[in-house]
Amino acid sequence: MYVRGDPVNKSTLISMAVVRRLPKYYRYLGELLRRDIDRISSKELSEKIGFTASQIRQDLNNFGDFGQQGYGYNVKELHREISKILGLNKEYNTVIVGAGNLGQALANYSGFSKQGFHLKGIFDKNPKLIGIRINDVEIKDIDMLPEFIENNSIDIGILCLPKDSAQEVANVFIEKKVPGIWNFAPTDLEVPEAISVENVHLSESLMVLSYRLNEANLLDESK
Amino acid sequence: MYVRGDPVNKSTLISMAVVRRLPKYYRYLGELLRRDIDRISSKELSEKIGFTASQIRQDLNNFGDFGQQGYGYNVKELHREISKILGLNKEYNTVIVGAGNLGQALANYSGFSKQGFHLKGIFDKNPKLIGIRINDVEIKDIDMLPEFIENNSIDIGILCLPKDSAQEVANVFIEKKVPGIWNFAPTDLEVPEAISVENVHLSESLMVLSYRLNEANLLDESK
DNA sequence: ATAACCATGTTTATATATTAACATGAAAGT
DNA sequence: ACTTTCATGTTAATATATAAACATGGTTAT
Repeated sequence: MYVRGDPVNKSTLISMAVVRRLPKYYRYLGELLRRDIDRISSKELSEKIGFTASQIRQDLNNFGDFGQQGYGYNVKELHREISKILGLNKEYNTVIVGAGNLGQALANYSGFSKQGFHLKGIFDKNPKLIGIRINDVEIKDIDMLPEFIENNSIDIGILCLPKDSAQEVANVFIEKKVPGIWNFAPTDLEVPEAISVENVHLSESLMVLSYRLNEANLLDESK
Repeated sequence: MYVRGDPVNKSTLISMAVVRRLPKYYRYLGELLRRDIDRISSKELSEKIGFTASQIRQDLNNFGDFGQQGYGYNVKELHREISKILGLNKEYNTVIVGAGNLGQALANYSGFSKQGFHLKGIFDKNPKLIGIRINDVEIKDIDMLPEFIENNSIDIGILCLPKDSAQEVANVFIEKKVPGIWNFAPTDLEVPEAISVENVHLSESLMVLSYRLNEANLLDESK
């Protein structure tokens, strides 16, 4: 389990560019594993995954010497190593706050549980939702959240609320020392250093798509 | 409307690093607008948004000279300009394919429609779902998709399916020349140059969070 | 057993992105 | 009216990220 306050060795801190590629390695290696392929070179992986072989070797080498000269990487071993690096060998207790459409959709998704992310509670302030069971978890009144966190050692708080109430609930997470926040609210949360926030800003993602649909015209006009 | 085939002037192509910051500018400017603030300098905006003032000026200057020396930027004007850059002054017709939890959640979200993204159709292959109405749109059989796209000039296809069928449906989008794909399926789609894919890989996002929860320990061990 | 090849980890070079510096000229103050 | 301040757009410097090059040593084939 993650212990806050541990000093992070800044000199060896891995850049986010690298970290965001790790899940993709993990996914491709998982596919190779299912296809019973037991070895792969950075060159072969490069052709499948679309990164350069050089980048793959550099990325992996941040975490250890997983390969072997003249052979490449053992798929099973590398898959397991990356899984460990990503912390997927551990279990996490989560709560969802905000039981609207998105909150319910995430609650219903069984894939997270398979990866070790266990939904312990769902909270909302809407009386009409309270009491409803989603995926075997009952929606509780948001007033119960602080106590619930204390009693269930929650590792990740998932925010699926409108932006106005998001910081308020984030403050509860901070207060109760929940180390990770998965934020779907369209706002930038203010949290202390020790707490990690991962944002999923759907509108922003859609805007980027919309930008690209118009990019050609945009650049045309500017000339 | 976006016209495919237009040549993109590669020399002025804006980097994705810049593009991904634009929605955030748009959001903060929107907030200033609601608070009736009519001017802002790059320095002030820098303090709110967390980018350096220099970066803000460089980013904006990619698209035009929106500011004025000694004054700063007119909030209303800049907001409108960025909205145009992002293509938010236009309307888009969308379809959702995959009416599971996530597909339904996106269909129910009214915010997209307010921004000009109009849901025209929802498709699924599950007979139990076909016929159900979500947010005034009836779920149709996926077999109807190609014809529907032709008759409704669809700009954006939203994929909310398991990874196995995602490429198959993407091929329909490609065939029918849908210019944009918003992909929630946990796979990398293969599409021609002319088509833009914006991925939302929720599991990968969660893995990045999980990585960071363990980062301190990880770096500890490696020493 | 030996030679040819392969593919790693690592170093060096290049490209990209970010930050700092600065000249220009408008805004605000006296 | 004149001076000072401000804040832009832009250029220069720095930092980061990506790609190429290469020495080492294991693997495979003969």
